[in-house]
Amino acid sequence: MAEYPAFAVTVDLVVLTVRDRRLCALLIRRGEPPYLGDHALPGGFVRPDEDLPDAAVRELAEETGLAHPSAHLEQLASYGDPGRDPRGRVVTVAYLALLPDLPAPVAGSDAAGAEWVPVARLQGGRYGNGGRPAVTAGAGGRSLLAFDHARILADGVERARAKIEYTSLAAAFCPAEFTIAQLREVYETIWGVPLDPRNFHRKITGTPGFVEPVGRSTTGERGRPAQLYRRGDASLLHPAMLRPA
Amino acid sequence: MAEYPAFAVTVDLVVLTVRDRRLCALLIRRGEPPYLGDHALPGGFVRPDEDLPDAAVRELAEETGLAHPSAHLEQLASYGDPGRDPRGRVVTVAYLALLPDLPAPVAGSDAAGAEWVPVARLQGGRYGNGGRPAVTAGAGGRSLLAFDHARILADGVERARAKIEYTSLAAAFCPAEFTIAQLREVYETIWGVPLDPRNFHRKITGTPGFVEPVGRSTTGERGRPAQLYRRGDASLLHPAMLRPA
DNA sequence: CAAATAGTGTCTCTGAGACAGTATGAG
DNA sequence: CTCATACTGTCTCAGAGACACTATTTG
Repeated sequence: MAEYPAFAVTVDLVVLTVRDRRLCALLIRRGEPPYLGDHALPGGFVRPDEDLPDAAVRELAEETGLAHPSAHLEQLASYGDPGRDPRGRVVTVAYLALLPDLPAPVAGSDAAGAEWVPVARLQGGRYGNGGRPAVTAGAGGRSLLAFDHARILADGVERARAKIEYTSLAAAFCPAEFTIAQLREVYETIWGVPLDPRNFHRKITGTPGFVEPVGRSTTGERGRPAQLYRRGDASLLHPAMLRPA
Repeated sequence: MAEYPAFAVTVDLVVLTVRDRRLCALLIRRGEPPYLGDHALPGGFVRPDEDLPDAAVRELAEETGLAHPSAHLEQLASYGDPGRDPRGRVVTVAYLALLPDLPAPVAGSDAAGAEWVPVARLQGGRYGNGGRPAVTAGAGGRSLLAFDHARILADGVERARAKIEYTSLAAAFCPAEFTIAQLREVYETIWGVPLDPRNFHRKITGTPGFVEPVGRSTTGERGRPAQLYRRGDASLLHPAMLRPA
């Protein structure tokens, strides 16, 4: 193998949650050059005897304090532009994680301050205007994120938007027990569009296996109490949840 | 960077086409150990100053003799199990290529004989039975493909199956000018199910931008001559083409 | 002519969207 | 009581599937 070029391999994480009706990403502040002080995706080098998914799980645990039981983690894509890291030739394998809004601040982080940042603030102008964000790495205007992380984040957001359409993944943003309205809020936040509460309710409860009723209701809220649900067994939606035109 | 583990990075290609009503993958015979003489996906090491997509395009050109103008190429996923290559720590970035059936045999190949192999022959038993193929790398039964390439191929086939549902990518398997029946054959082959020719025709021609009529017809075939079409501008299908239950 | 394939018309059923109306809590 | 939110019922329209029918070629 010595005759072949040597690369460093990292995993980077696009960790998304919905809090306060905004789609937020978990970002760290870089504690060393390059991009000292800038926001960046959490991530790190893959260890010599570690598989890629293991590295992603490890980094997620290190950054969020725990491997949250209801977290969803999937490979997103890989990025290997020769110029993406000034320190050398680094190929990164990005993973996408979807988490419920954590009640406690992110604990156990070994990075210089991990924080939730609204995605809209990182993607110039209107969020939900259809295409790629106005601000990505590269020519024209400095990115708000280190390396090519703006591009990776945009790809992760786009993946999340697309996947809640035909999977039950939106429930990964909700706590273990949730109401239909909470689930609807996830869709509305990620898609950036309002949905009819009544049709949404019918669609969710009419799709076998999407959610299972827990038998109890909320209390102390305004309006009629809502039934609580758990995530169901189904992972694919047939037919899909349609994003309004 | 010297303090971080060194990896080799390769690109591997899942090159698919439809020929003779079968979904086929382009495979090479390995000319050296390990897995000497076995089938494997075409691919090779990424060069020191080469971006990942460039490496994929280069390998595709080397293996198929030309960067076919109507070829579709997209990143599939990355694989980095520490044990996947006995020679050392190799992370591979897999790409998926969709090509029309090439009239000439694969030319210009620098590998020890590239050939089209029906995917069904590599995936134990019935093709189109819904899940993963019976034969993947790992425990139980030796794979017909080197390394973890059976797994990568299966992922590529699954991606192709899913994407022709909501994109116009099926046309990438057709020559520049084609009939609706040829396009239908692509769907039927990849999904392994028969489709109603009349409803299919209505769906395709009724979707703006999927295909553009070329004005001419086939001749010399049995039955009524068919209109010829070109690929249209649309890449996403709304609503999607539904796979029969 | 028959056989084969291309393409159209039409019916039915499912499901999405709009939205009236009812149920049940807090204040 | 009012207000807010949860939930149900019903109408309409778009589109998928089934399939009768017509069109145009070869043999």
